[in-house]
Amino acid sequence: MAAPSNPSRTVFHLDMDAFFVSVEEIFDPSLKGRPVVVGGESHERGVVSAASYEARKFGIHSAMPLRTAYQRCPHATFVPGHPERYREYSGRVFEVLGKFSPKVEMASIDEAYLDMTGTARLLGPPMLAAHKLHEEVKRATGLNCSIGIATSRLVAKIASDQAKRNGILWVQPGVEARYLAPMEVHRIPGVGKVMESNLHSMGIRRIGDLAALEESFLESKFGKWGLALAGKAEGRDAGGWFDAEIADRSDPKSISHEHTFNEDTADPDRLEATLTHLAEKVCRRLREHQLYARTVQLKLRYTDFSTMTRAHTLPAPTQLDMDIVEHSRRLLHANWQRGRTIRLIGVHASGFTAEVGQLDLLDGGRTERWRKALEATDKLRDKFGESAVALGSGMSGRFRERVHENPAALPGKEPAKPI
DNA sequence: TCTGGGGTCCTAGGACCC
DNA sequence: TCTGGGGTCCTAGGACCC
Repeated sequence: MAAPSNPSRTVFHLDMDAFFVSVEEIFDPSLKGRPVVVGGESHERGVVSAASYEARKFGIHSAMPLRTAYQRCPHATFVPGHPERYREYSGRVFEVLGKFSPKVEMASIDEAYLDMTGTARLLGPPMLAAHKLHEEVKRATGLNCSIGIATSRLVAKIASDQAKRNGILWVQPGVEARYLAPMEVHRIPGVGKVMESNLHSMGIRRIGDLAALEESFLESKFGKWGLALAGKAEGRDAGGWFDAEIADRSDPKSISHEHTFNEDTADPDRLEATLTHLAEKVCRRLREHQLYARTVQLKLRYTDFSTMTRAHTLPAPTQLDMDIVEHSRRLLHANWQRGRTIRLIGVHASGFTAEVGQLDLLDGGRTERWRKALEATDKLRDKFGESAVALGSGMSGRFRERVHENPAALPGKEPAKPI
């Protein structure tokens, strides 16, 4: 059963307008009013992370290959992403939101949910509170946003999208289903290309068509998802994450890093060096979160884009570079078809616990000593940059030379990629 | 259109145990 | 000796989101 809708709940969904582009404009005002593409150089492998509204007029949109974007608008300005800048501005937005509600959840770097239930006495009715919030975000960051107001996350999110750009839209309690009915099914978050074409093939095109169907019918067709879908069609938060209270976010469930080479490679040294670097980044983030992982997963994408993953679960959880590096390498050697060229390699850690494994308590402090050493390394890297410290744990001689001559050979030293 | 990187959630099958 | 069923863990892959 989908959660019943709660007419007394007030949810805001705040979505920054063209976030990455707008932040770039703060740092370089000459970008304003021009077609701007964030994501990398026009000839690079990669996709568009964000496009300015002027660029969108040429048919450029996010997730489009950069080379295609270039073909559509050769005079656009292509800028690499600056994740640190986006994180900083995202943090500023978060601070503002905290003044409006104790229950704030950043759903991604540029959007947030606020539970505004019960704030009327302090901030006034929803529309007024939203105006204050909108102004305060603009004042504190210089950035525009759009706000959707509704009784559920789902409807608030759809409303903020419709409020674009720089607008506010309130869907009043009781009219949710009528508001959604004429919209196409793909507007429901979670309905992508595959689900959409499934629904189309059944003659379901609009959310209203969906709402008219029996829950049990949708369940029989799509299982758990179908059940959730039935609730969503009526504007209720149903299924998985949507059901959770706002600001009830837990620790990450997985941490991964991957890298696509500018040119495909079958060079074992290159692959190993990159893999090592990625594994070290994963471990570093494990330590930041104070998490220990049990499962290590390798990801390879070959030139023909076929992709495989291979996982291994350790007897005890770890956050040590040496462990993750060693096991990801083993996976590489056991599964890579030597000679076959690779375009992407990645490392993924999951199966987290917050404590050291039992086995580690028996190793006479080895783990603890390593943990401290690695934490110190993390701090040095924070201060002096990624290449300041090399533990030498992984790189084979030949590649190491190249790294020192040409830092760009390491993924971390390439132009910063947006999130 | 020659297709990034970082996540979440779901499914399905096999191993293994009782 | 032709063979049940449930629970849990692990693995691989895929849809989807920003």
